[in-house]
Amino acid sequence: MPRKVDSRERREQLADALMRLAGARGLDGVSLRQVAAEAGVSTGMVQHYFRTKDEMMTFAFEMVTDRIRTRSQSATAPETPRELVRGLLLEILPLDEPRRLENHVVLAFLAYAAVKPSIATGSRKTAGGMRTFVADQLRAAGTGGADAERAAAGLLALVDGLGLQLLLRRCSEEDAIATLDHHLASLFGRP
Amino acid sequence: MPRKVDSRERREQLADALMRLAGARGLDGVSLRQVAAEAGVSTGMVQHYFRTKDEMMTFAFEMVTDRIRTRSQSATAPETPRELVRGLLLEILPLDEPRRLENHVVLAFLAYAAVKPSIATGSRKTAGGMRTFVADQLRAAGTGGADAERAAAGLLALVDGLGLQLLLRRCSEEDAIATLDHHLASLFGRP
DNA sequence: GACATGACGATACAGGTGCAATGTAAAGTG
DNA sequence: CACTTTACATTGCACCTGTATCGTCATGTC
Repeated sequence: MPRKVDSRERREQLADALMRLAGARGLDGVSLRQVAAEAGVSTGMVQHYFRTKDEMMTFAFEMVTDRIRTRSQSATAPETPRELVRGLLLEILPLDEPRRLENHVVLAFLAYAAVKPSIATGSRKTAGGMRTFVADQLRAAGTGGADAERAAAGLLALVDGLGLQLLLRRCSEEDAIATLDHHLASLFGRP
Repeated sequence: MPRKVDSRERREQLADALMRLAGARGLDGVSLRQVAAEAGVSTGMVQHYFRTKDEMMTFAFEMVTDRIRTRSQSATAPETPRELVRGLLLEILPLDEPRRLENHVVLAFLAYAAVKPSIATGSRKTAGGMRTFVADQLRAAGTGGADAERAAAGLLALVDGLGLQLLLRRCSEEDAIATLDHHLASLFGRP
């Protein structure tokens, strides 16, 4: 065996370069050579770690969704169900520049995934998990009742929509938070 | 002056070919030659009507948003504000194949627009108009109160999110409608 | 030390890309 | 009639794309 390299880490730093490109020029600007140049390595190295471009894309997408998911979960301070859900959702929304970039990349991948559904199977599972979690919290708060699943789906759809509006600069960060809180108030009652 | 051609119509049929491609293979599959082939014309003709690819993309995007807008507006039968808003939103959601294709293209363009904001200015105006319209209907129904604008923004964000879920096949058409009706019930009360 | 294997770098290739240049036919105007 | 303008078609060019291939170290095992 020759010298051992942490291939996972190498792949992640290549995927990071990919994200920077996608954030700046969109997924069209992502090519093997561009990624290699952005990462400061040769195209051969990129090929070594990703045998095909699709493999690279899939890995980068899963990395981004993983990061968002773990970050959302780590933000769970021991609070009321309401604050817990609110914290989770606020973590998802692109309210600052790094998260803007992340969601930006996610959006590009979603458009990609709408054509190549195989790439989105992982994120589908993540989304399902989040919905049941939110539904559980709603039930724990004694709200939503039998329609907790429905209410959770609506809440998450609202957040997705707000994220879109934010990315397209159709509303300000404050507007998005206010709209979210308005909806939360209709679910949980006044704070 | 030589023979006159309805250039608007020609451009629209080229943009139609573009939409078919984008729906089938995504925006990456859209090139001048591909559009020409799909429309059954020469690449020179495409170049004649769109001096640059960006011009073609922008036109196609505006055409799609225009269609969605006019279709939504034309679906206004004289009913209650609630049914009026519901009809409008149901017209926006990708609930059948042609609308799936439309929203599919819109999604691709939104990802494109997040990088090139100039392309999204038109759609921003459309979105603003829809929000004030929905807010007016909420006020007419005597609901929402002082937060009619907030409630309208939330409702439209929810629909955007539901549209995304539908495109990614994360929920069924029935689920989306049920979630929408659930939210409408919380706004207007029981039907 | 022999040698297999992993980690790259360099290069080549076939094909696609946007765009520019050029040509040509037709229809209008004077 | 001449002449201009539009509406295309054809061709070519420089560039970029994903991928395959070959070469070269370096590092491990035996």
